[in-house]
Amino acid sequence: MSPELTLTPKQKSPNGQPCCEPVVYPDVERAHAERMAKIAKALGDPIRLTLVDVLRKHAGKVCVCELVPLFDVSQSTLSHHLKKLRDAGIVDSERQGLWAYYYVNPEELEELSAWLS
Amino acid sequence: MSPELTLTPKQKSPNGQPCCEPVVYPDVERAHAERMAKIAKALGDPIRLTLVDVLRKHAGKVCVCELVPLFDVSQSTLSHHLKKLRDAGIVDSERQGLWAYYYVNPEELEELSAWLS
DNA sequence: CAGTTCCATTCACATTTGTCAATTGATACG
DNA sequence: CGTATCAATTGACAAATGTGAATGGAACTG
Repeated sequence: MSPELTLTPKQKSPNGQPCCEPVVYPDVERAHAERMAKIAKALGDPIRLTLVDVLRKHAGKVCVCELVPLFDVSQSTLSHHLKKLRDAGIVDSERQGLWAYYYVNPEELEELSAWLS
Repeated sequence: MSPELTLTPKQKSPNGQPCCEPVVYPDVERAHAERMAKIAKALGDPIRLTLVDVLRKHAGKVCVCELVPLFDVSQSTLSHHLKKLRDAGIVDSERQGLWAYYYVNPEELEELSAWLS
């Protein structure tokens, strides 16, 4: 990809100084980085992050009908946000009759938390 | 906003059961949620997350010329990613002669890490 | 000075995202 | 049955995002 831009570190500056010490190859292998990025991306919206915050603090299953009025967006928009969180594995949901109950799956958040520490 | 969709929890199901226990209002105030989401969003790309990983592991300042060859994207694309990380406050940079050196500003990551725990 | 090198920025474009109105599907009630 | 309610989905659209080629700007070299 763009082989004319070799940009291989020269280890020598124009004035003879090394540009920096060489760097090890990222030891977060690519698949792990992609999982972490997917989780972070799902948290990368104020509404979704607040949703997760509410669900975590509640420590139980919360009905969607409780979540919708907390935010200034339409029901369908909130449903999309919840779907993104589900797709990222951060939350799960259950239906009971008319209602849908959401709760946090702590494992995904812990994985990101572990990477951050 | 869309006042016909009142969706206020009825606390009563059609069969007389409450839909769920009421939920406290998100106590991550909006501004904090937006800061956290901004940081998470900046980490929500595999290249940027790996960049942060490399910079953190190196525990020093790393020249851009070392970073570019680690990824399969053009130099300008990587520069864009670094700018996003800078804008989110996750990394800072310094110029020395021709080179630019990047390093992690740990405070922002710690703030997200604290929220996650 | 002219030429190089590193990095950032601009321009362009296809893809993704956030949003809402409207609809659908499922379930409950009467 | 018909109607009402909750939540998910569809369709549409503007805005943001990820990408690369090309350019610009700064600093060094000769």
